[in-house]
Amino acid sequence: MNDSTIQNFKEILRKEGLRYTKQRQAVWDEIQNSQEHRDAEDIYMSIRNNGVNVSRATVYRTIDVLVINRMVRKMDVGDGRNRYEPRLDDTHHDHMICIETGKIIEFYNEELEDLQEKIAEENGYMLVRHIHQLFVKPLKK
Amino acid sequence: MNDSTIQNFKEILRKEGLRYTKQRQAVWDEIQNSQEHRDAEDIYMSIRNNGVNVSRATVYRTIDVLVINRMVRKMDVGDGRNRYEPRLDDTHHDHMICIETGKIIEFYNEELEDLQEKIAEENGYMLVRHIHQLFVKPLKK
DNA sequence: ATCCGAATGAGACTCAATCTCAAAAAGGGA
DNA sequence: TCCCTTTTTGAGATTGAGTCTCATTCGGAT
Repeated sequence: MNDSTIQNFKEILRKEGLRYTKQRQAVWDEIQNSQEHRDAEDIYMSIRNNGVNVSRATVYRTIDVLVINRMVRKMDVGDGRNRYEPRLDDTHHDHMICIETGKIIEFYNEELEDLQEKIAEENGYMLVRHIHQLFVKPLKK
Repeated sequence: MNDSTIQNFKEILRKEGLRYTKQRQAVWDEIQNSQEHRDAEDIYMSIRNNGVNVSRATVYRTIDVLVINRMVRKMDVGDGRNRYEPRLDDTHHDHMICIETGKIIEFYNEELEDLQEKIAEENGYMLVRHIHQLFVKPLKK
């Protein structure tokens, strides 16, 4: 909720030809202020609980804008509800999901990234984006 | 639709304490006879067009049994409809999806597989399964 | 301050997937 | 084969995430 991210957000809206509204700001604030991987309903409820009137439609619409502008990462955990997380520093990472606890661990591996580009190229394609989730369980001690 | 896979299928039903029915056989036949990545509705319609009366509920229920028993692989392409493919030979592979044509290309890379296990272990986890999809577009010539 | 096009929100709608439960079928025993 | 119990089936209802509608409200340029 610091000044520079607000300016950045306004900048993006301007670029997209969209108006700055308190609902849009509230959505961005809500996602930005939590480093967790949250679903739309959760974000929607939190905003309302903070006293800002907003509709689900607006939450979804705003998230779309944020995702397109790479301010938010959308991830499919495989349970039917997408999760969202801020990408303030824009460092790419993938996710590891513990099937016993539901915990989500972020990871990044350069070698893995390179390998994926190589595989795409070997098949005559250019890598645009990827979905990569490791479903894991704790190692027995 | 050869004898050995039918026997294998009956075996699995027995193991699960389930009865052998023509509807269940029809679902397995339908998936098995096509190497494509098909959605449930497509499988459902094909079975009906082949003259076997079956309901969507039964198709979904049977697919679940097949997935749990590793006879069918379930994949999330990100468009809201799961796709299914037979895993007759049980060779693992991941998928590359062309964002321009929708074409699905299968790939397998040993190095990639090893790397994933290594990453999980480095974090104190054991890899159970993974989702890995590369969204690509054709290289310009 | 006015004005007009953009944004909002309540609720309808979509669509894949799941659930319900009465009726039909499987399969074991005699 | 027929019976009988239990499982399975299917038509349609339901769920739930996400999208759409459109009358009303609001942003912001002039």
